[in-house]
Parts: sequence; structure tokens; C-alpha cells
Amino acid sequence: MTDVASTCDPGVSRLIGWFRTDGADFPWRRTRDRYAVLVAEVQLQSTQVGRVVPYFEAWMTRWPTACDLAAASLGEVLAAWQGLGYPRRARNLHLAARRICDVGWPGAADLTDLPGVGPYTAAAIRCFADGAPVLPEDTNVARVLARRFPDGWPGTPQGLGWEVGQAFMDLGREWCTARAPRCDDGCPLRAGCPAASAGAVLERTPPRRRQSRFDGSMRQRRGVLLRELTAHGSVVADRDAAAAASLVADGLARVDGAVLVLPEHP
DNA sequence: ATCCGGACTA
DNA sequence: TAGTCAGGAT
Repeated sequence: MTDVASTCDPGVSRLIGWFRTDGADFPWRRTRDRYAVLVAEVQLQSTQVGRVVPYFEAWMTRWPTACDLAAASLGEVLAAWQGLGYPRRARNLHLAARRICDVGWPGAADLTDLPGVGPYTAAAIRCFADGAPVLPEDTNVARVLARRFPDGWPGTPQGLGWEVGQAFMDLGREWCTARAPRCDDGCPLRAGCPAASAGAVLERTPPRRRQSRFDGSMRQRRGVLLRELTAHGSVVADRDAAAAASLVADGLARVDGAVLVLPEHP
């Protein structure tokens, strides 16, 4: 492992030496459990680590395996998801668990066949669970790569999968931040960094798209309705017909007469 | 190109 | 109060 690290880009080798190895904030990244990584990374996409960890631990206690989750009802899953943001992700996770329990995991190259699993989550599973030399590119990592390796990332050395992924993510969060990167405050990738040498923050890697305000939004209205629905099992549909229709369209609710109820198992 | 949930922060 | 945030589906 040390041998491999010493043969890759010196900056990366320094980075690996620098990153925190406790892993306390990311228990799932040491489990080598694909299901655990899937659950946690999807949860993380909706909120931040500090808030996710308790949810994750409760989730894994309640549904330790994909088949345990598959056996749950969508209503239970949505109720447990309360506070984690987009309920779509919970539904996709539930669907994915059913498929995994039923027919097993897709091939390593086809993880994105699972509902709600895109390039990032697939890479995270390969990296953190499988230990594959794959770098999960979230927006933070993409920013680090764009600044430090504008001509392309040379690739993760074999045998250093999760260490490199964790290191890049930590670096993106703590040093190579979007607005005020701490280049000269001990960044392990400082040497040879074109962005730091240019003395500029550079443009943000993906041009940010503004999001419509939350107050009064359909997101908020859906949230109100779904909270009621998961808490009581039903809610009067015409209380907010548009939001109700939106939930139904997403498979998160079903109309039963005048009330909105949880959908049947698909 | 837009939508999606809600907590955090300036 | 207003802006920011992130991956995936459509």
C-alpha cells in the first residue's frame, strides 16, 4: 500500500498521508457492505453528514440488509425518511432494495441500472464497498480535480480505492472550497496546483443554476402533504389537489376516493 | 434545462 | 431575509 502510494502523483500520495483515517463520521465507508454504502450515500445526497449519521444507524438497525428493506412497506420507509429530504430517493432506495433482494446486484459496470443510482452513487459503491480504484466525483471532488488536474485525473492507483475517495472528499470540503480555498494553509495538493498558482479562485466548476425559492413551492406543499400522509396513513386529497397529483405522479401516494393514501406495493 | 426538501448560513 | 446546497430523473 505504501509502495503503491509512493508511485502515484506526489501530491496525491501526500494527500493520502494527510487525510483523517479515523473514519468516525463515515462508518459505512469501512463496512465493505454495498447496501450500507448505497443507503448512506443516498441519504447524504439529501442532507449533511452530521445529520445523516443518526438516521443511517437507525436505518441499518431496522433494515440491516437489502432484503429487510425490501420486506418493508413504502409507508414505513417514507416515515423513516422524514427529515432526509426528497422522498423520491427513499422510494428509489426501496425499489432498488427489492431488485437487489430479488435478483441480486447488477454487474459492477451496471450499478446505474438501479433506480436512483447515477454515476456518483455507482462510483461510491465501487470505491467504498468494493475497494475498486474508482473516484466518486461529487461536486466537491469535481472542483478539486478541475483545479488541480485540469488536464485530467491520472487515475486512482490500484489498492487505494477508498482512501483516495475519502481523501478527495475531505479535501474538497475542508480545503479546496468553492469560494475561499485555503491553498496556502496546508493544502496537500498545493504544490503544482495550477489554480493556486494562478492566485485566483477560478470559476466554479459547474456553473451554478439558481433554484426557485422554497416558500410556497411545490416542494414545500408536497412535503406538508406527505408528512401528514406518513403520520396518519391518509390525508384529504383536495386539501392541495396539485400537490396530491404531484405525489401520485411520483408513486409516493395513491388516490382512494377523496383521500390520499400510501401506494400499494408496485 | 427543471424539478425535487428543507436545513444551514451570511 | 435571502441565498446556498447536490445527485438523479425527466
